Amino acid sequence: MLGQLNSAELTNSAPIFAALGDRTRLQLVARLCGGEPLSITQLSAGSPVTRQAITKHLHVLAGVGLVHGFRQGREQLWELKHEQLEQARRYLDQISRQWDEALSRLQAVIEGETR
Amino acid sequence: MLGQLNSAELTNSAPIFAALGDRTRLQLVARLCGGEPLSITQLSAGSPVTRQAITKHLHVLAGVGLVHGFRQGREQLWELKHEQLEQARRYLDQISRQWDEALSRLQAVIEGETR
DNA sequence: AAAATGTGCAACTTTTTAGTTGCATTTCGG
DNA sequence: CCGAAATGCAACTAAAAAGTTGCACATTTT
Repeated sequence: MLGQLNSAELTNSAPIFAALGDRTRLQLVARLCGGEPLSITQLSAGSPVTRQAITKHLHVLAGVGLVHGFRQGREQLWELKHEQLEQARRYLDQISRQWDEALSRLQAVIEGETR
Repeated sequence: MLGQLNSAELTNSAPIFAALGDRTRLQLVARLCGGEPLSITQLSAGSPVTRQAITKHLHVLAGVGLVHGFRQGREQLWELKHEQLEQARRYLDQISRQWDEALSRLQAVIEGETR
């Protein structure tokens, strides 16, 4: 039987969701998914918080593997890493699927009872 | 053109991810997606934290519409609400899709340059 | 009615997180 | 070489989050 939620995936997924669970960070991810690597200064432009705050957020995202930073000359560029995002998506898919299956089973039980 | 990430979805999605971004809460969601409503005591059983802590977590999940609680006799039962989970999943889908499109465009540019 | 079960509410402690300011360091352009 | 631009690092503040304890209240069960 597929679709069982094991403890390992749960432990791995929670920090990813936590990283995405901040408005500022989700905004960073949204901008970086444009594809082109952006510098900290670029990412800070138009933000209500300071450059240092943005830097911290980027490190949080990097900590769970959602983004990746590299140096180019005097600026630090950041880009999205697709893999971890996929893991989070897969996890939600699993929960959704399991939920749907559960509803089907309940439906079957109800139909059996009322028949 | 579809797939653009607007600010509203971003603002709505962040709190949902934040709610999922806690090990204990993600565990609750995982258990509730079994389909059958469970009481606080049942959900607390086997957890390292107290019943009151579990209650707080359930209210956090309810705050973003991920779960729904109702009273039955002396016990309070909780069940999963599918809709918000779907919204989170859709949001990750959007980011993934936009990312894939961005990669395609970059690929096209590179091929154009090296030709 | 009395004991047991299941919750709710409130105050309090401890940790984590978001954000700031200030200053040092590195790199680019003229 | 010098000033401007882009970051990095560290200390500190403030607010939010996670968890606890203690006790009151409602509903069963015997």
